[in-house]
Amino acid sequence: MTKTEIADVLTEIGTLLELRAENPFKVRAYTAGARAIEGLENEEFEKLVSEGSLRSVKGIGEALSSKIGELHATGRLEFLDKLKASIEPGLVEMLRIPGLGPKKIIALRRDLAVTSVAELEKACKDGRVAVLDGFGEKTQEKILTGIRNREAYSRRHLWWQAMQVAEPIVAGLRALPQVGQAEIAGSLRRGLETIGDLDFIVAADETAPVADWFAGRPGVQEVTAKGGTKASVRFDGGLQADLRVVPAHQFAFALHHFTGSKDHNVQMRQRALDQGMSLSEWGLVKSAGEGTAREKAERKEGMPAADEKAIFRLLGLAYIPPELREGMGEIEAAERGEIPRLVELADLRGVFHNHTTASDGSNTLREMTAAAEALGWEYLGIADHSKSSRQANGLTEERLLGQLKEIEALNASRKFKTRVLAGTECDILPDGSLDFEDSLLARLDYVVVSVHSAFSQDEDVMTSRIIRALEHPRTTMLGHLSGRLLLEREAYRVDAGKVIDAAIANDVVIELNANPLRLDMDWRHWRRALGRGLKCSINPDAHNTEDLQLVRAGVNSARKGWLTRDDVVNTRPLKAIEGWLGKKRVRR
DNA sequence: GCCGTTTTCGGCCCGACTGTTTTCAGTCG
Repeated sequence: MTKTEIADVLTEIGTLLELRAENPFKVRAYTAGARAIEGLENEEFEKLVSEGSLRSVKGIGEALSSKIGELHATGRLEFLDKLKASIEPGLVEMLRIPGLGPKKIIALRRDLAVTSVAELEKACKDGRVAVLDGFGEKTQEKILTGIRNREAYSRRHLWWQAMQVAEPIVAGLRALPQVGQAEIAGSLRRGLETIGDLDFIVAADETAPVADWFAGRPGVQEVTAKGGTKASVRFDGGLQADLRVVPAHQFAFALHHFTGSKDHNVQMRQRALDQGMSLSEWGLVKSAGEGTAREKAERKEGMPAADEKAIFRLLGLAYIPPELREGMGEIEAAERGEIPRLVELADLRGVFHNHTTASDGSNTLREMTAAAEALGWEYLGIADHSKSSRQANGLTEERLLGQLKEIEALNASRKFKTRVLAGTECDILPDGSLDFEDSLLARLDYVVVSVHSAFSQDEDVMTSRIIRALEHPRTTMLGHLSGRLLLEREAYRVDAGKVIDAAIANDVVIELNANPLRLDMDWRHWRRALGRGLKCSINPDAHNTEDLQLVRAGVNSARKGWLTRDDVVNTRPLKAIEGWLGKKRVRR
């Protein structure tokens, strides 16, 4: 079994133990163990397993180490099989219903012999749930609603779409007279590719008017909580949003806390403890003295922090941008003053990989160029599909040559300040060869190679297929490495590590496809490839003029991958790009 | 189940909110 599969098993064990009312700390040990090995590099993990030294990993002890060993060697675990057999799968499913946790599920099982969601629904309709100890009419009603909307409630949402909902809300909050500051927090602020819900943190002296405004937003289907400091709503479509109101002096602490991630916060709190302090959403206080950290913060005995920068400074750390707060080494880097200056949207000077009406785009070459000029870009790369992508109206050799002439004429006309670069998104055929002849590819400024067919090949076949394409002398960059469509389609099976090695060896750029559905190659791989010379191109894969703006999502993911301006080729000015592409062609 | 420069046993984050409760348990983040 692979590292990821084993981590999933450990998480599953944690869930099952919860449903057996086991010691909650034991449960946590399994989920913590899962996270601990997820954080390891594949190679590192394999090495530790083969050496039998997994216990050197913090959070992995005797029991987990032996279970991981068994899973790794045999792909099975007797302990898990027995555990699974002792718990009805329906109980696990019930955990996804809001308001139901392990305790309530155990009570339903014990008192009503309910073992599936269908049985639970019937019990609710019969009124048998409401009369149980600790349950009531409202709980029964909430369970029924939860069952009905189970799918919508548990669905994740694309970062881009969530941002469309969140931005007008945060702007509206800032405009309220009671509100001092307002920010988006949570995974949305960290720029995760998909998010579960929205979080807003507001500094205000009064909660009620802010909460009322929040609950009255268009599209709010239900107000699930409304108290003295917070409110929660659910929008049509199932997206949930939480609002937290704090006094101004706590704003930075609350914002940091609710931005997370959980792993980052755990490490930050530990660091505070090591320095004789206690960090929480309320503030940063000296550990000694009377009362809890919160009480001390309320008495304003804490250290003041006007913004997040100040919090990091008080702990001896450089500022860590939200995108890096994943508990993946950012605190150590901040301690050494090695947080890089991450790439920014304004750094982009142009983009590669865009489509026009020649293949499956909906705007013409001129329209696309005008849009790129309006964005202030120095160059726009056109990379329409190649002939094998029939579904996308891929260009034949003749049509590609025609487009090349059109591009040359457009550039010669000097109608636009933006220079158009002539490329292709050339299919990587199932055997790893390219869809066009070398002589044709040689006439283009650059070549993007992508997989658009035979997705179901074995991992080995797919990996060597892509590597063969990277070894082609005309290849400039690799498009959407994994082929995933977030929340829609799984990636095809490919060994990203080997592909990255081949890209570095062959001096080929890997694309960060900025389409919010793709964000491919994944930021986690960028992070791991860091410092090995791999270059990135943030490409909108635009199919119309508006799509050019998707680069914002790409920059976001690039930042999560710790990429700097130097790591991203399309931050270079046109002259440098022309030099780079020209040199590539001559050398080959 | 994990951990330890006071500890090999006794901790492990904890507060808001809801709904069911006459003082609190469960869920959630």
